[in-house]
Amino acid sequence: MNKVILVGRLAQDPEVRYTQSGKAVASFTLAVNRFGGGGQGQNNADFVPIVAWEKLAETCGNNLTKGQRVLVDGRLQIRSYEANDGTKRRVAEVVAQSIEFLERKQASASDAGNIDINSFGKDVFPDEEIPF
Amino acid sequence: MNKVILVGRLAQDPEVRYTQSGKAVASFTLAVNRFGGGGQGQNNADFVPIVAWEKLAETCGNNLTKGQRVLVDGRLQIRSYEANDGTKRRVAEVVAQSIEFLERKQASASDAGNIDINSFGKDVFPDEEIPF
Amino acid sequence: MNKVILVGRLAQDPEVRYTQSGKAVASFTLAVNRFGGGGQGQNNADFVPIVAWEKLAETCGNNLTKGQRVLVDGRLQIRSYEANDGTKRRVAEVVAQSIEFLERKQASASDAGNIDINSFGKDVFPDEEIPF
Amino acid sequence: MNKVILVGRLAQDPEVRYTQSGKAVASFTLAVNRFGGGGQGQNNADFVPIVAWEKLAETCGNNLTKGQRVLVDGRLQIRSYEANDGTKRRVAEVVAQSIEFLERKQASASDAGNIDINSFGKDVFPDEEIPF
DNA sequence: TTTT
DNA sequence: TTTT
Repeated sequence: MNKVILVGRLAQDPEVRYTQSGKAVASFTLAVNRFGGGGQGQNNADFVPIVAWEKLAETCGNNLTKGQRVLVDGRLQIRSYEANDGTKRRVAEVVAQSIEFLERKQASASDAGNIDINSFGKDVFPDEEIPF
Repeated sequence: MNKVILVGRLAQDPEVRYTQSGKAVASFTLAVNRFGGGGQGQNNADFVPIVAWEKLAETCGNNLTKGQRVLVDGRLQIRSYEANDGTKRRVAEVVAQSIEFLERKQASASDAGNIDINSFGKDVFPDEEIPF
Repeated sequence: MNKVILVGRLAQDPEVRYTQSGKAVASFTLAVNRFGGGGQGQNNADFVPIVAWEKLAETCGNNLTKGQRVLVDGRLQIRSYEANDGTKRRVAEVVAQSIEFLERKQASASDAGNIDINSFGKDVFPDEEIPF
Repeated sequence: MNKVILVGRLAQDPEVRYTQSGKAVASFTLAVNRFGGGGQGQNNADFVPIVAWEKLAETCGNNLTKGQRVLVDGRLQIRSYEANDGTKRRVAEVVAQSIEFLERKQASASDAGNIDINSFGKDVFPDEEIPF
């Protein structure tokens, strides 16, 4: 059991890249507000790195933009990598299994909030090289 | 919504420290097996940093040891800190809200696997300085 | 571990009642769409009974209306009761621990989708008689 | 989003049946302890109906027995049916998507608690007639 | 580096 | 009994 469920807003537009074998990978940072913590000061959100693969990656690239609110269902992955200075570092990211769009950016006034699109990703397992 | 649910084994005994204001903080790494990913090679688990506060921290210190299997229910937190070389780094950790002990270490043969203790922690919010 | 997380729309306005000891209880049905199942025919949603207690109940009564989309975080409870014909029946319901409002009904055009209110309930445990 | 995560013990051996089209369906009741509620009296667990389909159903039939502890990850489904007296009733059940075996029944003393098998089911969608 |  |  390794399950993560987050509701937040995209802190930036998703970036979509491709592995050497041609798989799509989308990545973006999700701003997840903390309630009760930090007041409305500056540091009141967790900025969580999200990764999506293949069909889900493409859906992200085509449908998500900065500021949009989504629900991400995935698993927490800790990846190791070697930094430029030769030291070993670890980075945590959430590998999305499905993403529910809780609103659409630029929707016409008449249908605002009426959308309920779900996107499901195949569960791609870790240590696939992410091309960035 | 910021929810994380993990089942894994303690990769080490918990360390319990105290903040300047006297709050207990327990920390340990949880080894969460990946199924289907990485084969049975070396890299088949995510090593996730876990933090627990106050009463829950003390329960961890008193009842958990390396190798024990637990279920952690908490939230994902991204903390920033300044590294020794002056660069800013980010670390992810799961702040436990409750921990369910799925087995007891050193249980007598007769009751192995029959325990079901739950520990609930108050939800302590972030950016409290962790003393380590 | 008994955790339920649902995103759906209120199928009706919440009803708020009070126990003999004066505790508020809100109840409503949540329509949770099924994706991939049942097509867009009639039977494409699960209608899940939700119960909230005390302060959370009052927040529901004051802020939620039919059609509104919410995220409910709670636990699944099975209650037994005696039907009119004397037979024993079981009813399942989700006891809400927190509810996140994913949209506001009747919001002005300018701020639609910008709300992010969380409501947390004390975890009231079962077999409290629900007054209905 | 329709997610349920439960840890409990099988209240009975699973029953495996087959639909007319030949799909396997396993069903059993899971006893999920309530902590803090009901004291250690009689009514201190929720008895939750669980359903699993196809390959996962067979794994349940072959590997699970009464009393065994498992973690069930699934979704909550409300089904309508007509009772013998002609009235319409609703029943809630959790459709398992994966089941983690937290212990093995009859394990030898030496490996008790060391098992960590995961079983994943295809997500079969509702209103398939369950043959019972 | 960051969302609202 | 039901939401969009």
